[in-house]
Amino acid sequence: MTTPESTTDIPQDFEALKAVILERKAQLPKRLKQVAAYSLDHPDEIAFGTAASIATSADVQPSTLVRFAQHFGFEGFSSLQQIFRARLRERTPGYEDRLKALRGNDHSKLESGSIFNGFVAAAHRSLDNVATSIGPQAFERAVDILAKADTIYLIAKRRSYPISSYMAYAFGKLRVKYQHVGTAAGIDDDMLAMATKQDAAFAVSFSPYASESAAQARFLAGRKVPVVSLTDSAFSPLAESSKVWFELVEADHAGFRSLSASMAFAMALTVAIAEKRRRHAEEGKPL
Amino acid sequence: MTTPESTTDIPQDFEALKAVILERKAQLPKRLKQVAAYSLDHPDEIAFGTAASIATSADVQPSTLVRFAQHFGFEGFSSLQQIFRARLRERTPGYEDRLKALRGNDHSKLESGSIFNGFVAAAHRSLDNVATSIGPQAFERAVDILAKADTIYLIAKRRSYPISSYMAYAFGKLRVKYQHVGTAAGIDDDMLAMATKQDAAFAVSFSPYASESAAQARFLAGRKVPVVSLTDSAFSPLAESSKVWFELVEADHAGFRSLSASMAFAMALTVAIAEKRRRHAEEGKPL
DNA sequence: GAGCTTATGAAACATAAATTCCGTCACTTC
DNA sequence: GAAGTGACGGAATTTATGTTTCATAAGCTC
Repeated sequence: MTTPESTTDIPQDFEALKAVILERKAQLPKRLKQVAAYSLDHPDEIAFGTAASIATSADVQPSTLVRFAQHFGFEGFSSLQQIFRARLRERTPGYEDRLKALRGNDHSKLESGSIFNGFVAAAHRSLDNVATSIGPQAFERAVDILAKADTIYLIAKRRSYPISSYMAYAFGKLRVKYQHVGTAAGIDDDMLAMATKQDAAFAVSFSPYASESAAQARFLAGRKVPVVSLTDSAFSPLAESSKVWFELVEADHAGFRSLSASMAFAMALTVAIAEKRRRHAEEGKPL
Repeated sequence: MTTPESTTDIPQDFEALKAVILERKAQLPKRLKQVAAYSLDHPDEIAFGTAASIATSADVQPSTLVRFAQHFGFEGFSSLQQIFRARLRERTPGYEDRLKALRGNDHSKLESGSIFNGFVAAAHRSLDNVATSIGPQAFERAVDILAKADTIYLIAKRRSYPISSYMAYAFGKLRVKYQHVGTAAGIDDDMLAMATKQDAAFAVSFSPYASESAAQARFLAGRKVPVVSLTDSAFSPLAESSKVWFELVEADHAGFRSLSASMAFAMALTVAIAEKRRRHAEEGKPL
């Protein structure tokens, strides 16, 4: 049953192909659907990879790729691959200009567009700053303290809460023991009362500072629990309770401060801690 | 006679290769010079073509291409070709400059520093992509739907949860009525059961998709509650339940995907919604 | 539940491609 | 002007890649 359809409805460019795939994805058999998803999610891989390498990545057999291509009217996998390559070729010339045009035209034309552009720009600015405002030695020390800890207490409220909740998620995945303080108000104090100096805490608070966060950090510091904190001013109430603290000022748009830099920082810290633990575990060294 | 030189002076990226070629161009023998010129003038051809096809285009023998590659320290033509392919993969405006700046800072000296730089770079890349992947009209429609809603239901689990929790915080500040679904498992369904078509929902889910989020979105869609969603693939289970959906692929470092682009998007959406409401309220128009 | 259709996996096959090898040519050097 | 050195072209060789085939498994229909 090879291509009863006329040759005209074989997609000739990436956009057309994408449309056809999305249209038919529901009726596709399991493996072909898998390939369909992979091809749209990793178009670059399809463009550059070999049938074998792509098959491995997408977790199917090479023959499935050929079947997939033929299913959409192509002669074989190679001719389908041309579509993906053409996409990259055509994108190259004047790509930067296109982006400029996009910035100038598309979004700013519409009323909400400038808001969107504004936040993306603010995020960029924040990230440009963060590399200079975070000292590498301090970062190293922070990683050290937290990697040594038995349990890591995460303290954050309100605007900082998304940051600690990401860290909680990531620590969970990485099998790092933690306690997320601040989820349900009542039990926080009991939770903190169990902290010992074998543990450590990471607190985040930006102005206007949540008084509870500062109080909790102070409480832990008083019990000799080392505290690492992320804040936006040297005058932050967190600073005095912290063994290491970072000052990180986010850029803003229309008064709404970005979270990108803090988020990137949090991710880096999280992974660095896990990485350090992993390495020490491998070397059989005591922490 | 194979590469007595240390492996360090083999160019690892396109810019470095270009520099080396230009530097040595004068001393190159005739055919190699010919290849050098061709490779810099038609980098895309090198990336996609086969040695034979490139040889024909450049009017040399295939073996000359191999010699050319080996002349610059590569093992063979194929490994040289990788450089040209990588160039197309990674091409993002301003990216190279940013990365250079990052390499220059003091973080790269310390062990955890490269992790930090990596996440900052990934965040930048994500933000560079987001402007092209989010269509302004779709954004406008999403704002429209959510601005009209009485209550906005925020659906997100696990990795997406920080995003919705930021939105919850911001909506609270902006006096936009919302319900955050997913905090305590038990009451979610009761909460959603109260949604009507006067309301709307915003769902976020990235692969591997949380099945609850998809189910909740489907439930709401079934009850004629308009759903706007943010996800990372056209095959996301969220797409089918959504009136408007956005595909946003975050760059990653060491397998940990950034959240910067999603966060910027969420902020923009949040503020745009509030802004639209404010304006309509001022004008005394009915929504 | 039997029989048919369709989908899937694994390996064999054929082909295309990269690389190596070697003879020839041009240019330099003594 | 002869010998030596390095570049070049083209064919041979080897590698690896796309495609086909076939046996098996999974769905579906009657």
